[in-house]
Amino acid sequence: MALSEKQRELIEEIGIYHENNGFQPAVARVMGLLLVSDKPELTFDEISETLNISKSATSNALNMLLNTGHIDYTTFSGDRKRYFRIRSSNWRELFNKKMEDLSGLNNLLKRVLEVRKRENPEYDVKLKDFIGFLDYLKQQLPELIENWRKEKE
Amino acid sequence: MALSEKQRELIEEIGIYHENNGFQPAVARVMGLLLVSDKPELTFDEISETLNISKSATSNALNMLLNTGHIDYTTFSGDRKRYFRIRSSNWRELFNKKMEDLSGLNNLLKRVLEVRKRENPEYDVKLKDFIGFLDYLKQQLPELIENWRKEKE
DNA sequence: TCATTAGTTCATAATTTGCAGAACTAAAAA
DNA sequence: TTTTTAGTTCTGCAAATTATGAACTAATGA
Repeated sequence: MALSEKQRELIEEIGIYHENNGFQPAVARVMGLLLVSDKPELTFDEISETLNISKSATSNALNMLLNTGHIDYTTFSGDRKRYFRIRSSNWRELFNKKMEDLSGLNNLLKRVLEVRKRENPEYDVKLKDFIGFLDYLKQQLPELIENWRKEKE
Repeated sequence: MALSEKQRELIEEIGIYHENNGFQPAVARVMGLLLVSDKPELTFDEISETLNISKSATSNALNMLLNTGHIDYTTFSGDRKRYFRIRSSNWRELFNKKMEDLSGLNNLLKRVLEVRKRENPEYDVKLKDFIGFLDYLKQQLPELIENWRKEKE
């Protein structure tokens, strides 16, 4: 698996991005490699060797990514290897997860208003405001996506 | 600092949320406490004692949160203590950071298209689509916020 | 002037994490 | 049947993270 210097750099940057999103380093690099490599599908050994990570780390990373639906694989008859690739539907899901995270935050904030009793309700105003905004965003998002679809054509 | 069982639970949940967003555990609990406590402003010792974290951990957490603009404090004349509180403007900033994160992802994905050369361009279609969507979202967001403001009135 | 308060800093201890390496397994190939 | 392939699982280590406790500081108060 030959990679240009630019490709290697970008794999690291994508790796750091995914690390910041809770992936462990090796897992994050695998995501980067599958995204950046010229070939869209790579074998276990190609991944392990290109990234210089052990077989066990490679195995763990791939199984983790398979379980979380970030990657899948194809096979070819007469070839025992699996060919791993990014799941293309993954993008929409990745975005959805970000939105769900915001939605989870919003639920926590709503509970904050329930459990605390501030004598001065002024402190609640900004928080209620933000909660309202997140609700509005969630409600508007389908329409926004619909508009984008239309505009594309 | 008396806290109900519900308040304690919620502090933990908010703590975990913030841990997942890269905060360290004690820091995340301080955020939770300041958000959930009945009193909007708490002293160093109240925080330390309520959360059962050492003075040094409390000091580190508060300075970290001060430096990153998540909290600030007031003082009262003739009282040496500082009274720490969540910065209310923090909400909008928190949301902005999420959006910037998406924008950073988008920049990485644009670079992916530049550095890899896939013989079969079919693989690029979905990716280009997602990039387009993120661009659209970023562009539409100000308008969305504006509409929300109007609708509130 | 001495004691107290409100924190800070430092050395260190306790986890936690992330990965490597080796031994293993199950299926296919020779 | 033996060997090879394509991984998996287990043990253990190294590094990073996180928190503690004790010693310190700088300002206020008695």
